Amino acid sequence: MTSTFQNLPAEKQARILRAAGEEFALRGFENAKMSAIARAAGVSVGSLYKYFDHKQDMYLHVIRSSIAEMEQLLQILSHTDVDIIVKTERILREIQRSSRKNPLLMKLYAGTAAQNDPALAAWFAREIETSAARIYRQAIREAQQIGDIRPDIDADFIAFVLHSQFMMLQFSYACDYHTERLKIYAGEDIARRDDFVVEQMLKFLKNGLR
Amino acid sequence: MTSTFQNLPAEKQARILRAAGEEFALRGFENAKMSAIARAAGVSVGSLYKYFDHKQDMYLHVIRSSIAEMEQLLQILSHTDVDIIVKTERILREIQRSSRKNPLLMKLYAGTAAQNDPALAAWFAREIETSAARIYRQAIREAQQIGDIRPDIDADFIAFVLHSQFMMLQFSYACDYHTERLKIYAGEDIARRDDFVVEQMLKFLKNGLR
Amino acid sequence: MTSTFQNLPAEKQARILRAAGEEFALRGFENAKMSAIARAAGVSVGSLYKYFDHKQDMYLHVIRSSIAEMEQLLQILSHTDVDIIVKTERILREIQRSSRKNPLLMKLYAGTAAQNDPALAAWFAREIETSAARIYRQAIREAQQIGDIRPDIDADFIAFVLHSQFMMLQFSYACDYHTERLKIYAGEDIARRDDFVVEQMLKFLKNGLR
Amino acid sequence: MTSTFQNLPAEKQARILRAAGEEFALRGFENAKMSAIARAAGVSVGSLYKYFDHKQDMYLHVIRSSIAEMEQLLQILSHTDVDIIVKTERILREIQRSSRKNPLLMKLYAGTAAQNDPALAAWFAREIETSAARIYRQAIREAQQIGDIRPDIDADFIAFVLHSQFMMLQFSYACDYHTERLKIYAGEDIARRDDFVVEQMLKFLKNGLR
DNA sequence: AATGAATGAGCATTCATTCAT
DNA sequence: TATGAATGAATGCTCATTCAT
Repeated sequence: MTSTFQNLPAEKQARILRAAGEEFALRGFENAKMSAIARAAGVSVGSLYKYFDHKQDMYLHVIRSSIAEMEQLLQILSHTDVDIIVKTERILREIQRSSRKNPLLMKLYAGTAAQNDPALAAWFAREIETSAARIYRQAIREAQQIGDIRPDIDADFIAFVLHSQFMMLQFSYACDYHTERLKIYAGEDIARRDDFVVEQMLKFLKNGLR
Repeated sequence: MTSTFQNLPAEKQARILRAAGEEFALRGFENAKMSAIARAAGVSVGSLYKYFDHKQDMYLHVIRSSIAEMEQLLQILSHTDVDIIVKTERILREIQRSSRKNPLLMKLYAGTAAQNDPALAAWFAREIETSAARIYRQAIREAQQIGDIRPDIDADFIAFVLHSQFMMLQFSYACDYHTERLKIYAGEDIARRDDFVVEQMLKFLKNGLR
Repeated sequence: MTSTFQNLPAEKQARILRAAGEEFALRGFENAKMSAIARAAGVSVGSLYKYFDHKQDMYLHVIRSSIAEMEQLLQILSHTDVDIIVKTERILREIQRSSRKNPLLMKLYAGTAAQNDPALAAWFAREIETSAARIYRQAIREAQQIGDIRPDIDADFIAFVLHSQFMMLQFSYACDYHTERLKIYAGEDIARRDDFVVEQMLKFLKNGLR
Repeated sequence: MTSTFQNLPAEKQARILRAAGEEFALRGFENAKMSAIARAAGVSVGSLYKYFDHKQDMYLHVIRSSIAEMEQLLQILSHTDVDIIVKTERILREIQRSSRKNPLLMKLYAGTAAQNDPALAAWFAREIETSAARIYRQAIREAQQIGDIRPDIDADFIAFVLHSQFMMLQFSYACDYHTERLKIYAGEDIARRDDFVVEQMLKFLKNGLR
């Protein structure tokens, strides 16, 4: 990203990143076309290259700018004095709401996680996961301290497990393959049984954690 | 896939599918080059097009031929008279072994699940998940009947949860992004702490299920 | 063409030349596929290359074998003691009949005449036109001698004019572009007004010749 | 054709259409190479695809842009107060002049008329012939009204006959096959006997029409 | 002689990136 | 700074021709 981009009016920056995010989410990195992004953003291709060094650079910044949005979920975990199970339920319900409201974000995340270039993948992972991991860990440790989670499991690892489960659920509500997969496991009408999903998930996680 | 391909000596068929699988796994569908596959398989591009209608047709059959291999894991679940927890442990250890031995398979799976075309993604999901879903469900129902898993959770949904968890673990051992992610959550040396991973995972799942 | 082909049973030779003729007529030389010809003829591609040196060699022989058929029309001109106008009418009616019965022959002819390679085009022209030219000339000379055609026009050139006119009519009944062209000039229903065409053509030619 | 092409300086548009026209005329549609056209026109392949959707689209517009040039001949027919025979002579002489000056145009026309795709051929015919047909018809009707052409022949059909004859003559001066064919009928030196051709043609047509 | 699998040069088309205006 | 036309390398796919069986 260049300083030229940073000097742009915030609205224009947002417009460009949104257009790029949609294109990348919908078509995947390889199939995304710079010209399509330019058109959708209402700027010229030439300008895009004034703002970003190349396609990948743009992708990087789309991801970076999406991270805040992806981390919205974490706010729920940050609240103190709330039972971990209650937090879990809130997260589950928020996943159902937000994955449907903005599936593109999850598609973008899924596409990024499927990235094949090792160095790049590592960069993405650090960029995206570090903060989330810290918050998950923190929340679990606190829950352990007040006895809501049994002390004999490793907070760090269980944070990984918990986040994995949430991630898969998010994908299941937003990404084509995973949506179909969920239907195969839990029935064609699973998308209309949100309470059931929350209830079952909670039952499982509650015991797993306690 | 054409009959010409089916009439090929098994060794040659395998050679071609392996070369294609590697290329697709390593570079992803878009970046995979037919010419590279041909070279790696020791055949001409023209031949590849005698065997498969087009690149995507080839991908389809690489996936199809990989499914059997992916489902190897399921054999563990099929054994009767084995405690579900024991099965789970065996699966965890097998995941660690096989994901490292053949990470390409998991990369292929991850890439396929990140597929962006809705219709194609659905086709893939049905092709890949249907059989696995059935076996997971069956194993859990049996465990419920003999009291190894509590009866008040939905077998179908819990099959989804269990498989999701295993899937994420497989990705964590085989795919760049997920490997990094696991390290962020559980420490740089997590790859050398297989027993720890199994133990923690078991603790969590055991309680979750019982 | 090889001796192998000549030693084939006449039926097989005919079958191959017919299949090739159809393919060449329907798709044109460039778009004709050797494999399609092989399939249609019920032989293998390998065999085709045992019979002919290459695609063009095959085309050459398809044309050569079609010439006899194309020259069927000339028999009408060869009859002695028949008025040139009567001959003309017979030819016109035969054009209408044969162009519809076997439009492929005319398509082949049209495609050949559109040939762009100078040397090849010259070869084709000599091969196809020489005999016809002789017969046209001869018929016109005879008609001039008995006073059916006025003596002050050049027999050779008028033969060219006459044949040109017939050729265009043949194309008009058999080839897509020329069919449409005729309709544009003479109305959509011209194909159902054969007597009109003959009558008008005769009026014009009669005066032109006498 | 795209608006990008239309916005090009006229000189550049002409340069590209000329390069394309030459390539298509000389090699035929199938054998024409986009890269050769680009090179000849002094632009990149990429640009050609910015100007035209695909090869065939380019061909279409080459034809379309050639039509005006092809119709130059028709101006002769449009003059009023000129005897139809005089017009005919002028046309014959103009055919001799222009077919030699720009044989590519006629090659292009011949190649187009040999088109094998029915729908496309019909499109071409309408595009190319409609205007010419109208003018031929009009000229003949006028000549009939003032008694230069006898009234008992159908103006529309005779327009077709007349145009056919002119077309064949044009081909004979410009296209390999037809040039050879003319020589076979009228002698090797026919190309040097322009007056003879005009004279003979006129004799024939004069009587045919009157 | 017959087969049809194998070959690979060849070409249309795309799209990230550049650059003149 | 903004534009969008220009570039050309890159790649999927075809098909005439060859050749081992």
